[in-house]
Amino acid sequence: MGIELSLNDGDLISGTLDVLVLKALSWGPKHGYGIGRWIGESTDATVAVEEGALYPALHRMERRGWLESKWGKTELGRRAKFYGLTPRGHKQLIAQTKRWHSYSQAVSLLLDRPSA
Amino acid sequence: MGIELSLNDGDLISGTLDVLVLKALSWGPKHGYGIGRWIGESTDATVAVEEGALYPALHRMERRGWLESKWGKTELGRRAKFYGLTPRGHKQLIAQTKRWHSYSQAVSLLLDRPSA
DNA sequence: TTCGACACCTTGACAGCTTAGGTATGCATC
DNA sequence: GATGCATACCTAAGCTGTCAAGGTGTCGAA
Repeated sequence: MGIELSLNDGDLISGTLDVLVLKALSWGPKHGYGIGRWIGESTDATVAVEEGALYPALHRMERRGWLESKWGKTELGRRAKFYGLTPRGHKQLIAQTKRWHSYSQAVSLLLDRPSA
Repeated sequence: MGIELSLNDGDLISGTLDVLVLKALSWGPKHGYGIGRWIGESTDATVAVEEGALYPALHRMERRGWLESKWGKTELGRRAKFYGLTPRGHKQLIAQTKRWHSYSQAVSLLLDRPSA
């Protein structure tokens, strides 16, 4: 009765969250909760971001100087922390996007080969 | 003088190794060392598999019943452990390939949106 | 007043990768 | 015959990132 341990639908592929967050902010600041929603909606829930992954990621990226934050108010009048891209964050977005494309293309090509 | 911590070129994206190994074996058994070589060559070194990641992955996958192994000899006459896909491994290959495609497509679409 | 959505957060456990070692064999070269 | 390199296997420590599961507080609607 082995437990089937593998990647569940919706689960993140580790390491892809950062670039998604950076992209989310490339149109201007967003608050954390909204970033999570945005990623889920923009991928039709193919990518689901747990809050336990999201908030540490935001703090991490701020610590690295990719993001900066300030408290503000949402459209609904609620208190929220807004994150924006720093210049270094923008550079990261470029670099990680490039990296993602070459990596994912390489993997996809490989997986698309007819096997047998 | 901050250390630039991010994904280096060649580094694996965590969680993508399994499906690559499964694919490598979809044409028939290979030995561990050869699997690593094959992935590197097939992706023009875009994906580099460290041995410290590869061997634990093989053991893990065998433990899960996706692979089975037996000792044999390479073309060069060397002793090596050959891994082959089990039926469950084949099912995993199908499932994880599908998962990869939907995930990577979703991420790529998102990243391809013009930002600003 | 109770519930759900919004919005933030942390902690513990765990998986998987990197780095850095290690063993052993066979072949070629000095 | 020693030395080095490629082949071929392996492990351990340390780190990072994710998940699961909890928590706080506010607001509006029922």
